[in-house]
Amino acid sequence: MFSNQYIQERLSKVQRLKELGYNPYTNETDRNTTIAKFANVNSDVHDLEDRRDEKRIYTVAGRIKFFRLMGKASFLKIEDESGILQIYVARDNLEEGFYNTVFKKNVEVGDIVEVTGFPFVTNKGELTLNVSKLTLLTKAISPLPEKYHGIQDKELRYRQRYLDLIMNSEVKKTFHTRSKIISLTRRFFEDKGFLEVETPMMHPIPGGANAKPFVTHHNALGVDRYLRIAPELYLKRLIVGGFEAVFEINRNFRNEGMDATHNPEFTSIEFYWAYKNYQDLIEITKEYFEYLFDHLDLPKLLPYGDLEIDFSEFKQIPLIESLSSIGGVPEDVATDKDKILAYLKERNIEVEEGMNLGQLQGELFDEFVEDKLINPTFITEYPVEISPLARRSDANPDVTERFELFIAGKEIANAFSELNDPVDQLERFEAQVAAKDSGDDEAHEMDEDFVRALSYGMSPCAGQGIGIDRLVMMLTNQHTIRDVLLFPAMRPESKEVIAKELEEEVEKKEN
RNA sequence: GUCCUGUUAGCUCAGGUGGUAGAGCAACUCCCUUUUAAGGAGUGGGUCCUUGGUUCGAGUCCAAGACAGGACACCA
Repeated sequence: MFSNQYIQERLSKVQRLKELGYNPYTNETDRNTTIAKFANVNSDVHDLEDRRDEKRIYTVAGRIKFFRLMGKASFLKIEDESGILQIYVARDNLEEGFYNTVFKKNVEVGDIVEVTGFPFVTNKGELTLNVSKLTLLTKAISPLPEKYHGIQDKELRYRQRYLDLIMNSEVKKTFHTRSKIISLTRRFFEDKGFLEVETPMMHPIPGGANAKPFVTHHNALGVDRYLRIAPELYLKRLIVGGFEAVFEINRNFRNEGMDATHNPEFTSIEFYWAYKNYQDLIEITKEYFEYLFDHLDLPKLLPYGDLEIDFSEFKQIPLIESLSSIGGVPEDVATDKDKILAYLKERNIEVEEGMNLGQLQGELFDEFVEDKLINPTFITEYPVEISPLARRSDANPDVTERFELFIAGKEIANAFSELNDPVDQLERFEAQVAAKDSGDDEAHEMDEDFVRALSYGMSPCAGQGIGIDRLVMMLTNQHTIRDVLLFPAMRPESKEVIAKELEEEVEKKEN
């Protein structure tokens, strides 16, 4: 795999270094500060009389990003996670012969080096480390992409994220923010008294959402298992068991299409809260956003592409009302099945035969309302037909105590007061099973153990799921989920396919 | 799944109407001790995504396929 001419060149340098007695992959490092700290501590060197202080000696390390060789001296830029620093390497400051035979000939852009020296400021005014000792820590045998344009090819950036991270520092920033958001989320819920739990990712029955699961196989048990599509049913079992506030931050897997907002595996937080209802969830969600904005130091008017999202106010509108007030669907249409069908038909929107009123209202919402919800908006009171796990409203049994939060036209959270009537739950599962039998392959499956759990009594509670990836997209102004996932799902590279085919052929022959 | 666009050197990109494959950076050989995408002289480097087809001749035209990006559909 290293047949490329550039790699061959670099491999011969590795060989040469070994012959000269230098280990090109040494483990012995003496770094005693980071680049950011070096810059910070020595910012006063600008003001010193001769703009240097030979008594301050530091050892920093990093990857060479720029290499400007000018005969007997060179300027390089090295980068560590904290920042980038210029170093000045002059022949006469180093051990005799090192500059010409080792450094100049064998060290290049991409290599990771450690340097020791003192700070000074160049004629052009840049704080620089004057090197008295340079050690090659790691020889890179693949060359880095071009220094000015960097790496542009999206495919390369996703497949070889390490290269993207080396070349594009703003990418690192996005993932720092992502990490912070997850950590803040964890802290927020812990501070509220929630217990973090981990429930199975391999489910005997996929449940808790309408989605197609991935299937895998357990050899010892001889049974298929499903990668979870949601942790919901397990978390509610824990509420039955007596935990009163639990949350889980982790991956879900859905065997569906991929696009700018869907990756086959994605991260969510789900939390369940006993003796609370969906109104309490609305309040805690607002508080959660406050907390995030505060700790991430974000302005309440947040740019998102061409949009500007105003996070200072979260609106709250019942779904039916949103159809007319936001979607422009006449009120008498929105509550009448036949009129909705006619309304959709007039606009050339096809829907499946036999949809019930609630499902049609859902269609209207998706079609006419969803993209218009730019500023954070809670849509409440979902029809019971499209909310198989939510509790009915006591005031109006046609709708559920549920909301979804929309920002920038995208669903960010889904929450409801949980259904805890075991008989109602059983009947809803049965309806889902019937739907599945008549061809809806995303309808829920019967989960008898879950119904059994409810039969022991689950305290009234409310639960919510928040899509962390989409949330990170909003808060970091990214427009595809791939840009907030370190390693987004990609089709196999053609090489992989060929290798696999070969492997299979060999297997056939062996058998 | 559908439609549109793209795939040329390690990277970023050029290559009217078909006629021996180009630049910058990077690499290699030199010059150069305060540079800023350092500069100067020279050299090497290609499965033009793949497979077919049309043609005397294909990076270029046609077809199929692969991968990617975007839009739509599906989906929470």
